[in-house]
Amino acid sequence: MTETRFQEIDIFEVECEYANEAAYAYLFNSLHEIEEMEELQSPIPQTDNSNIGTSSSKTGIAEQPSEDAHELVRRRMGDLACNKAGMQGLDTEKINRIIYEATKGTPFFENEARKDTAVSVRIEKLKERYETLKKRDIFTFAFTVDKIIQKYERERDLSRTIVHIDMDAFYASVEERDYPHLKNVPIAVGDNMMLSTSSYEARKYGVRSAMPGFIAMKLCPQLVIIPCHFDKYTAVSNKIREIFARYDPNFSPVSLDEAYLDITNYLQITNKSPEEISQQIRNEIFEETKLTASAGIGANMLLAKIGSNINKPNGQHFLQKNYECIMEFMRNLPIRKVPARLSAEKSNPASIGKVTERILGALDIKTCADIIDKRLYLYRLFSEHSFNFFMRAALGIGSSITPIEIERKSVGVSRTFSSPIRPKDRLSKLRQLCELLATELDKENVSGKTLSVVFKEVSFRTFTRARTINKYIHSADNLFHYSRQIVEAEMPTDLRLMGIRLTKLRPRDTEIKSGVKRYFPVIGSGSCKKICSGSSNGKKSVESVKTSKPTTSATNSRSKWHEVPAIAQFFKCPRCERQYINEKIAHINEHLDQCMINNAHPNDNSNELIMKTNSDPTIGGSGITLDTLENVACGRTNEVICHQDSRTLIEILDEKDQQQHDGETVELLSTNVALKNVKKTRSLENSSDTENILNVQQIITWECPKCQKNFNRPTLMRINTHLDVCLRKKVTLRSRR
DNA sequence: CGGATCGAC
DNA sequence: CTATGTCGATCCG
Ligand SMILES: Nc1ncnc2c1ncn2[C@H]1C[C@H](O)[C@@H](COP(=O)(O)OP(=O)(O)OP(=O)(O)O)O1
Ligand SMILES: [Mg+2]
Ligand SMILES: [Mg+2]
Ligand SMILES: [Mg+2]
Repeated sequence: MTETRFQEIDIFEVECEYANEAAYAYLFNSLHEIEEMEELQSPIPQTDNSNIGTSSSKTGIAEQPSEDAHELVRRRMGDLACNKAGMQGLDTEKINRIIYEATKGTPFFENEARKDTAVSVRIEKLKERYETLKKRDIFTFAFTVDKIIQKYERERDLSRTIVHIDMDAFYASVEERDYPHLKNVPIAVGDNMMLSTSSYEARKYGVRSAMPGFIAMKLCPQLVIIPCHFDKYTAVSNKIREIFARYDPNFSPVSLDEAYLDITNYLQITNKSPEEISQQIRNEIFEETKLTASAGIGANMLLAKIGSNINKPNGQHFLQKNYECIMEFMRNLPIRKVPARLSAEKSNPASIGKVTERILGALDIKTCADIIDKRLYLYRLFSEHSFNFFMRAALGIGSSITPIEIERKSVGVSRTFSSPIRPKDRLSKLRQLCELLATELDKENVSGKTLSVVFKEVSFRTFTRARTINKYIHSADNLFHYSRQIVEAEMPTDLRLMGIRLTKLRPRDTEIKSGVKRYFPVIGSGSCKKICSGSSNGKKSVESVKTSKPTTSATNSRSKWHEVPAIAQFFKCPRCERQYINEKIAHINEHLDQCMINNAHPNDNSNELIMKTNSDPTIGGSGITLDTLENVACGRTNEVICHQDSRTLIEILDEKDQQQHDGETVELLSTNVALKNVKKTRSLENSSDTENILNVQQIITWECPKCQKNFNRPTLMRINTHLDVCLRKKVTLRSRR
């Protein structure tokens, strides 16, 4: 196999810094020859069906003869039963049969069946395109694809050590601890309608998260169901976070029961091995909470997260920071195990769940090695983003930068009613939801301008209706005023659930933070400010960590470039307050870039475009020097500064806006002023938008110089692909990095 | 922008 | 009898 390498592979090997023969033989062993680059324009199925989120026409599909409803249950309900930790060797046949018997014929089941056939249709279409592609010379794209892979490979960072820690059967373990007589009996937390989680004892029976209690009781009649005590879990969560902070003040919590820690720096001051540290953390957790946790250790978040599940419960897994080990580790990994959190800038990028597993399964992709093998097809069949995701996952490339503070982007509430509500009762329920949402918004001290209402009919059909309002709102009265218009426009059917959600959020107050005191170190306080999404059955769910955002004072637009020592003893990012102790300057700079880019280009994932269009060498690098460490040190680009300025202005304008809303008694005056402000806000927003567009200079249309074919909003990658085909020679638009 | 869908906890 | 609540992300028209 290593014989018939073609030209492109040689290039790859020459350029790649991680050159390693064995690993590459593995990586490329699926490629054979590539000969004629045929002109393949017309009949190529247009790429871009997506991995997720296709909302395509779901017309009344000529209902397939219900390809065996039992199968459906196995797919839709039973999937997690075998997947989740602590589920090996149980009688899945029996479990599926019981679930099926308890489920069939219910509206819930019918809805699941409907969704299932929608996915089936999607898969059929995909397979069609796949078959078409198979008849062609897919290796036409080998060069482009491997060029891209090469790019990912260059991003691989093996310098850090990340630990992912996740509590075992979290809610259930807390209850077991507090009610010792429940030890060794199967328990679950939740109620008859819905379970949040189950103990490992109960998992032996197939009882699991997101299963209704009454089904669980059929699976396991002895099951003890404990109601949710959310405040207890929050308290425990705070305790373990204290522990996390001892090892990484910037640890990144994912939920109440799990977090990522970057222990690279801690390792340097202890002489202990990563495994010992991980064990030590888990020991401390047990001593201080009497609960067990599992851990995964790896070079990045992806590997750590996968690892934490391997020896669950109460175990840990260590993966060496070594290319061969990583590839060997990923090779046989079922794709379903690929978790979220591959990238630092987005909190939860796509991951492989039930549907994506089925879709890839249709292409005979079951393991990560299969992803590599089929990469040329994946490239043609899926969106650029999905391809990117699949490849990086399969290569075991994830972010080794634990995410920075993530701003909450929406706040919402929803309720399933004890019995379906008639159309005439909608408004009173809506009113209650608005009150609830208003209190949540108060806790966060935000307002927002897009309001969505979600409806779930008794048939379980769910849909949403949204509207963007002229102004920012947050009061229950305003929420109700606008949401009722949405509700009243809908068909008067019976509903089993209603919900409302506010997006396009903005801080409500504009108090000017002095900006000075927050730059002083608060050693050991572990001021981790990420907002976590809590979840619960009970009503009093919402846990929220207040995010006091450093409203950026435009003080230090310029920072000097001095000679930079390799290590900073202490640094605190002026923007997100992340603390660094004994950290390499390079890493801090990387963070600063991330942090600023995030705020400047919230939608842009592609450095390539930024790099390409920004020829100014100062752009893309922010530097710090030691003498400015304790103060601010973000010499950042002009456009960011402008952006921040305009945001500040908007906030100030809106403060007036808010005052008007509170005095809603004077209707006329209020609307006048509101109108005025809206205009200003708009123009400001527009200007900041165009700014972003200018920075990125997104290519709207592109015409191939050779064949004159026009492309709509092409990415660099697509252009490359086309050029590969259109021109006989390979043309690659390189971006500098 | 609005709406559907996927995925996680 | 009876199938949660909350959030982020992507994609398409
Ligand atoms: N679908 C869900 N709905 C509501 N709450 C959930 C759901 N899934 C999980 N939770 C809550 C309860 C869990 O104890 C807690 C942590 O989730 P998670 O870590 O995935 O499972 P777990 O801690 O219960 O078991 P494991 O040992 O597999 O980690 O979040
Ligand atoms: Mg857990
Ligand atoms: Mg968890
Ligand atoms: Mg997964």
